[in-house]
Amino acid sequence: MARTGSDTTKKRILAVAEKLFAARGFDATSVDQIARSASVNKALIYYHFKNKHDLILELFRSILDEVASHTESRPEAQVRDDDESVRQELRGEIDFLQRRKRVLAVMLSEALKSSQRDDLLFQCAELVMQLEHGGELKGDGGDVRDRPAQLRLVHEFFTGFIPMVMFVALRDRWCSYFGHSPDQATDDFVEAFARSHLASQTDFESTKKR
Amino acid sequence: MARTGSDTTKKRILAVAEKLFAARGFDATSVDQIARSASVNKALIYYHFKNKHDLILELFRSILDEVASHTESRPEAQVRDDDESVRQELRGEIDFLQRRKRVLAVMLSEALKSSQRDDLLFQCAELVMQLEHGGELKGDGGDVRDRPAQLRLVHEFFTGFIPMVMFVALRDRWCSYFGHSPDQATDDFVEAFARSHLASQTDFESTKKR
Amino acid sequence: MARTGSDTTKKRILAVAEKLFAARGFDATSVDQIARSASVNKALIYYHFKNKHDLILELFRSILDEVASHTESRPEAQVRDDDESVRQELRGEIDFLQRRKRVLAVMLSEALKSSQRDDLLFQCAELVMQLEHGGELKGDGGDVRDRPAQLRLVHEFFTGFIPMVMFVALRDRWCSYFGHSPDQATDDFVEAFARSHLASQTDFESTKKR
Amino acid sequence: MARTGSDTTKKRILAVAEKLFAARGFDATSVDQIARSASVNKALIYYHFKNKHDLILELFRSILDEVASHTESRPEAQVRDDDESVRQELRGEIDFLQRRKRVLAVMLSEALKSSQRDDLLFQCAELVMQLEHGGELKGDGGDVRDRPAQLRLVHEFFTGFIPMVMFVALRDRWCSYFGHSPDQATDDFVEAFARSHLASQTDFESTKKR
DNA sequence: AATGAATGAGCGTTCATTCAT
DNA sequence: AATGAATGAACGCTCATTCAT
Repeated sequence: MARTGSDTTKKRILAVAEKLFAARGFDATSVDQIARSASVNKALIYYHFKNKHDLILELFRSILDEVASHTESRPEAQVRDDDESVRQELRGEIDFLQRRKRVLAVMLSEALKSSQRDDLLFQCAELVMQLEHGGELKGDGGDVRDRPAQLRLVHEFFTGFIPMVMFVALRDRWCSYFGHSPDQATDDFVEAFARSHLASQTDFESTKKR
Repeated sequence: MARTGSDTTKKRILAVAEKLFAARGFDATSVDQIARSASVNKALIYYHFKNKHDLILELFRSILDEVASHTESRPEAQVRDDDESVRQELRGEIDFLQRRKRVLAVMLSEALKSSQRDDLLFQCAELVMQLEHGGELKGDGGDVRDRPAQLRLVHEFFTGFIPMVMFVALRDRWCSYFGHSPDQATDDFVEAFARSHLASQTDFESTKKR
Repeated sequence: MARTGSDTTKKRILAVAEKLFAARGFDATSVDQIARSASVNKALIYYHFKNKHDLILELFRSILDEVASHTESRPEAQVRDDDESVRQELRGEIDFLQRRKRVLAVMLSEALKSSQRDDLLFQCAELVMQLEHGGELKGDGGDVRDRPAQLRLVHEFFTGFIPMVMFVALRDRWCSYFGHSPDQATDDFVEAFARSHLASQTDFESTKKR
Repeated sequence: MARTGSDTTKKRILAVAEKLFAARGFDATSVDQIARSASVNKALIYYHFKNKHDLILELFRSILDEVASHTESRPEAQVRDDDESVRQELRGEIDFLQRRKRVLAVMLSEALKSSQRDDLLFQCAELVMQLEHGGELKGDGGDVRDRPAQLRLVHEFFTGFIPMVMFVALRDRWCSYFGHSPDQATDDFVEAFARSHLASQTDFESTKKR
């Protein structure tokens, strides 16, 4: 117990921190609260982490890792011609993100702060974009040159990644504000997303072929 | 100098608050700083506003008003068949939002905080969605029944409003992270947005006609 | 309305202040609250009263006046040999004080503050002691010399006035703490007071006669 | 100097707080002042105490403890038939209370505040009543049933404890208001208290015997 | 008699962080 | 690896009071 504590403790702190940040947000969660919730001394947190900010960084990084391994372990590049399978896959991604939705919201919120200079959001985005795009995004071999990589990046991020992640982060509040049901909202989003972003994918490809 | 302005003072406070919130974010801006910057006694701020939160609410509301009047004063429902004019209009909206981009970022950031329960973001969204859509969003005359209003709402918000406002809020940081130029990034976004969201508009309409 | 307001307003302020002081105590009641409750401008309170302290002083004085007129209007020096009538009269006094019990509690509380230098409590006491003693307290004619006036004063105040007023001020809390019923508590107090303080009155008189 | 005392520091804070509360009252003493007087960082006070109120509660409790140990260590139930020894004992108690008179005054003052809901005064009273009464108050052996315990409690508190503690708390001010000498005032009070409250004790007992 | 705006001082409380051990 | 004690700097907010009108 005294032995196992060493490495486990740090993880317990991280776990507790995630729960608290998710519940109250970053600023509203004090190091005291984290220490108390993790039943450790406050100073110990500063032994394991440089400061409060470092704590959330490690947390974000752990999400990055999770996303990364999720991406890699995916059945790559399955044929997905028909609409239904595309939508099915989309739902899968939403479900995956949903599991960490609160921390995602915190990450988005932090990324939008003017003081922020760490671009974890963009790093995260790069990863997730691969998730939606297989490796082909930056593996820009072949005929991608006619539509430069920059455009694809902007396209993937702002009309693909951002809508998805914002939907996951805001869904609950959206539903209670507009009186929609979560399931209906998800259906609607899948539909809307399929028609706009996903449709434009096909668009790109058809463009390429021309 | 600070003495005479009865109604002016409140506006000066709001103006200063906007500047500071935009520069440092909500939490990182103290009421003391606002008071100092506005050359006003701190207590006076609490004379004019219930609390710090109320201050930013009034600020957000002022944005809402601005957006509303912008919407109303627009040349309504111009014919926009050709791609170029559509893109031109889009750029206009981006420019409009750009003027308040920092406060928009604050608003997004605050809206994403888990504790938050004020749905100004959604209110703002409803307005801006009219801006992009004329009155036709809820003016569901005719045969819109086949595509329920909820879907359109979700579509407009998550694949229309959110990408735009996030682009405006994140553009600078995006550019410095990926080494893009602001102008090129804007071009790319306009292109991507036109191909995904705007294209799906047409899609909807063509659906209706069927 | 504009005419009547002048003098009435001050009284309304006093009335509101009494209610608030009674409900929350002196320190816990802000001038703002009083102004708001009285629907007057805060500065107007400072037009009518020198400061917050002056306000409560006037209030205490109004109680003094009330007590004074109550004393004077009493059927003086009735024969009260039998125990029952003595107890009956005592109950009457308790009822009288009960009407203003909360302000009495505030007065006691304020009097006990170390900073306090205004001896309204003692002034009030002098009056009320006459109430319990007819005029004979200081009208020390005859053979009072053997028991000096000072002793009588101390006796009246600390074993007569103080217990009564403290009982009135604390009764409710006493009852909820000890689980007594208010009526039973009053009965008990009357009994205890009759046996101790009132009995010692007789004692004094019998002493005198010896 | 302020660095080393781990458990001492908390006690120093309490000691300083007692002095300041005694001198200026509870509300008029700021946590800043306490910190400064104790040569301690203000935040440290909130490390040791939950809040300002908790501070005074601990202080009151320490008085309770003191009273309790004083009570226990007393030469129990000495025979005290003659008037003189009774008065002597009474003076002893007054002297004991005198040592903490200012905090007693604060306690009374706080107890009288309408917002207050902590019944430390009553707890303190229960203890002190044993002090004046040996164990016999609730030790109700034998034929006490004819005079129910409630009456005795009311009697002890309102005509015994309250007069004593109020006398201790108010004596100085009483003397300067009425121009009495402290010693004479104490003599007078002892006399008055002996004749009223103490005499009624005997009364009770004689009642019992009948 | 009455007001809205303004002030300065101070409040209790909390923060992230560091020290010695 | 882990702790209890301590710090300094702010924080949001409220106070009694005063100004010009």
